[in-house]
Amino acid sequence: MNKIEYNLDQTDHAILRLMQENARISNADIARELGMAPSAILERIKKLEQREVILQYRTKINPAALDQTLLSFIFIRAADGIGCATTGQALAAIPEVQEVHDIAGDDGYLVKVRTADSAALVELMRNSFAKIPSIISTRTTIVLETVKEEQQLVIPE
Amino acid sequence: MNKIEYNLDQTDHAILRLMQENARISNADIARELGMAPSAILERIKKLEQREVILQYRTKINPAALDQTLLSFIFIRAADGIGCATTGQALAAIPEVQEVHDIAGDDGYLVKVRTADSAALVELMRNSFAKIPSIISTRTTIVLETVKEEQQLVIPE
DNA sequence: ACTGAAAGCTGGCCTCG
DNA sequence: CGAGGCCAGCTTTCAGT
Repeated sequence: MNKIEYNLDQTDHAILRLMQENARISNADIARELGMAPSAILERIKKLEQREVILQYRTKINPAALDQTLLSFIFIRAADGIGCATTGQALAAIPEVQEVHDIAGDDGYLVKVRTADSAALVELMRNSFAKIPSIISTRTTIVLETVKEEQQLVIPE
Repeated sequence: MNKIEYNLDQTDHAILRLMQENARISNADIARELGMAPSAILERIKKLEQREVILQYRTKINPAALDQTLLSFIFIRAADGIGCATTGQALAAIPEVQEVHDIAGDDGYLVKVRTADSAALVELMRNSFAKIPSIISTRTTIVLETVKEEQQLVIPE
């Protein structure tokens, strides 16, 4: 497992800054902003996608519009061996599970789940979580209000 | 604070499903997929944006490409009065802080932070967190590996 | 690695069913 | 609410530097 060199220059950073904010910006608009030809921008974007600097383009939908207003974080203790990540993969396969993080200490996972309400959360835990045999215990934390929720990275320059 | 009715139909759901997966899909492609005219799709998308069903279009960038490989969750106990959310807002203003959730119990916040390494995390806590006087205590959990990290919602039909 | 030109296609608007 | 037509402007390719 080598460390990959990405070697992004200021132009790449500027493109990423614009696209991170608005994934549907046109190449022509980026080109105007940076004083370059649209074809040059297109070429760079394609390379950024190829080198997996850009991972995907996502539309953020209002959870309330789809009746998924309850957000919860669940700590999960699991009986995985070291380096064996089957529990994590089983959790990741559940669509209501948005995030699965392997965390330090307690041989555990931190999981982020979105459901309609607490009844749906209980049902999800009974139906999906209970079927993962390696889970030892869970501790659920309910979110009352989300103040900020972004995946925006800090881009230099 | 009224509950808003969104009243999305199957066509809206189909559009959201396609756009959630790929924010840069063209209206023409959506139209072909659904067997409709592009102008009809355009109209629906505009209404979805207007009604804030669609919140934003985001490009997901590889954190490793920008040297931000350390992900941490921090529990923060704060001395806010009930309903008074100044601590949350101060936390949200920090760019490295990706998420701030007001959580039930312990009058606390759960915060998600991305930094280059543990040294940068320590520095961030010394420089930024320490300047928020209402913070009583913090407990930091380091992420060893992220198995899944999406904001994709489950869309019916 | 960027520019500029050329071809085809798309976005956005309008009118009509 | 959606189809179809229209044109400016966009995407994409390619030769040239």
